[in-house]
Amino acid sequence: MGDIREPLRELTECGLPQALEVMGERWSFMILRASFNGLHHFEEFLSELGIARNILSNRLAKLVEHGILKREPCADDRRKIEYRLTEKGSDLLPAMLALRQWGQKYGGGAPENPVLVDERDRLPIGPVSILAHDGRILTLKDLWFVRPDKIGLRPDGTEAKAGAVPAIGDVIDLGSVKKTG
Amino acid sequence: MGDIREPLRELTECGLPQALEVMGERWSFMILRASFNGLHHFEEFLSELGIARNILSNRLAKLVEHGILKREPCADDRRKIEYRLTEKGSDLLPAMLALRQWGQKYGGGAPENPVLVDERDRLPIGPVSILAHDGRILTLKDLWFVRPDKIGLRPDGTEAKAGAVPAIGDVIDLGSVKKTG
DNA sequence: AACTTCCAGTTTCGAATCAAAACCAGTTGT
DNA sequence: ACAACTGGTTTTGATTCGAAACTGGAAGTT
Repeated sequence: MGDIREPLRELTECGLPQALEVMGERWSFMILRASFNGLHHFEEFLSELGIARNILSNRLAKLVEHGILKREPCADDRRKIEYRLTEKGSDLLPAMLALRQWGQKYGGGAPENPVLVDERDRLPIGPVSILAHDGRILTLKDLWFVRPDKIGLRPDGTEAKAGAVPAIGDVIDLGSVKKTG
Repeated sequence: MGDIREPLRELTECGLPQALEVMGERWSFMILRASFNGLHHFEEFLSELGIARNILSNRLAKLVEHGILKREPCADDRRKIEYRLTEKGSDLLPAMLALRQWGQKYGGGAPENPVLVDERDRLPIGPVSILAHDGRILTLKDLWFVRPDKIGLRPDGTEAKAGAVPAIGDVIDLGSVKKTG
């Protein structure tokens, strides 16, 4: 194993606790998922998730407070309130999918009924992956923690330089993918 | 937005609830993170996380029960017990990193002190990404839910065929990455 | 206008979960 | 033999959760 080792006492200084402050609470991810699925109203969440009313109310308020959902009264029916994902909320998609795929892989495996596909060719998406700066897919043993001043410094002393990161939507020519190792 | 819409009443039939059964509980992700960072013993988790003893005991037991950690008595000191990540546990790395990166991006942003880098060149890793079957990086508007029997069926009627998915560690020649408008 | 239904909550109260501290039981070192 | 260490369990009070009832404004119906 890559033996990731991070100077301790500083475990608080990473994004995880901040992410968990909201998303670590029960139901938050389920509500998020429902949002991604096009649910927008209180009663929809309520009947779809089987959550208690007061808890739903509380969670929605908290998600709004943290800028993950935005809350706005419906124009056509002023009883209704719309909860919609913000950009901040949408940015949780990789985290949600990664969790979901993991649950799918190990969860006894009822095959997912509506399959999540790439719109372009309607083929199932691949696993959520950790990418290197140049787009290589990384695994646990490829990872390392370094002090910020040591970034780019290879163990042999030579210095690495960052290339361009493939942007969203870029097509990667698989003919050029070389096996390494 | 891609208007992801999934036949409802079946929201339970995805991997998310199963994943959340364990990882949705408070502290689970923090313990996992500590595990990735090389902590293996009860007292280490205890002093590092600031969690209560009984809760830690309970969580560790649950993580072991779900096969995320394995628990084995230490050979050299039979008082000590080692908690180590299983493969199932290690497979949560993308989910954890995605959450962490999200927290980093929006969490007010204390810059992460030990930076997570690719071991090969010691350059910071990129964002955890959703990949298509051919390695393209996908975003929310590229995604769609379809019934399993409709996989690969393009809206125009033509049929798509899956290519090889880039394997972990594969080098992607960036010279061949084409911008798609 | 009167009545009913709908929507998005809030309140109330019992049950489950969490946290802090004390206690417990095998090792281990001396 | 004895103190200290490790990994717990128990106890007790605070917080959170859940189910059900209640509230209050907006629409729809007659």
